[in-house]
Amino acid sequence: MNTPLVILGPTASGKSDVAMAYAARRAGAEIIAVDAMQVYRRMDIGTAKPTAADRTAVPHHGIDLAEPSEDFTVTRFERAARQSLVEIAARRARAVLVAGTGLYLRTITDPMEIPGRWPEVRAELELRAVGEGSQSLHAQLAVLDPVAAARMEPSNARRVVRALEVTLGGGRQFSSFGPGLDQYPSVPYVQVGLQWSRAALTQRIAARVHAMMEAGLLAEVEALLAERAPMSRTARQALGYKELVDHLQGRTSLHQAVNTILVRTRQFAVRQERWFRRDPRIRWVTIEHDAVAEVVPILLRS
RNA sequence: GGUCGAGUAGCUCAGUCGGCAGAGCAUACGCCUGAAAAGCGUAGGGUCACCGGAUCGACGCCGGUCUCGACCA
Repeated sequence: MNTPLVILGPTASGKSDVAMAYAARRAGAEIIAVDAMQVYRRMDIGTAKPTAADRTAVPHHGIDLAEPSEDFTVTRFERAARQSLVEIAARRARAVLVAGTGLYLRTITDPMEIPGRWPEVRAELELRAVGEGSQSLHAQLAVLDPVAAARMEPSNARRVVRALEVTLGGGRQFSSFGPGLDQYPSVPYVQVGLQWSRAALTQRIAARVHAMMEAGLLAEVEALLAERAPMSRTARQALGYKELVDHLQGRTSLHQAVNTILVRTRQFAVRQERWFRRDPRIRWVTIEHDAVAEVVPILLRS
């Protein structure tokens, strides 16, 4: 049976290794990376992108979809991934989603209707957010769409602006686009989560960051800075990149930059765990010391 | 050895005239619908280096001890 398989977990949990090992034992498996940063070309080391050898051995999707100068979006990812799923199904192969970005995964597993964009409306709202504060915008949202307003903190300018953008721009309440993310209907995906102890994960992150530095992450960032087109707002927020950009532009020492990468990557990993762990559909595997050995047998039985 | 400065949350540091011990970061927990490796919220955390004294009351004042730093010998 070809029910898509989802392997998920925090950064440095060994998802990709598990996926590759599984694909080696199961003919016709194709990998879809569900990762908001591996979509950028030439951002390879810092995003822990699968190697050329891995990509030759097993077909990969969801990677190198955009230039680092482009602003990428969830919707763009969703379209590309759905297309890949259709193609993989047509080949009667099995899709293996390797997921680190929770929101991106939900748009695939749980068909969601993502509202459109109204850039002019948004630009105006962002100005107002700076001028009068997000509380004032939240008050307006509370009148136009009380349900949406109740779902978010008045202090969260990002979400308040977006909800108003949709409601004002599209003439339809933001909250009408779905019940929110805390609904977990049964879906045709087998989802397996990789779980390490905090201490073990912290160690793995440190080892990985240092390995990236040795593999030439600094040079990769330097090359990106030297490109004609500057990195987009979304690409620039990639962990490991923004900190090294700060260093290369003289704002921090290298040591300081690497320390910041370690702290932020740890925080990111925890945020990923927190996102995934509330989804009751995920089967968690607690890993003692070898992700491949401990998880692949379970996948082969699924 | 002498002089001066410092010692307050895991870290960096505020703390006015003596009146319930503070911030940022970190940590834990929660939220998340076209930026999501982004953004937002809540919470825990203290023998104010140590010992003694004066005071109704000390992180603060007085005496001593210890540790660190700078300078002088």
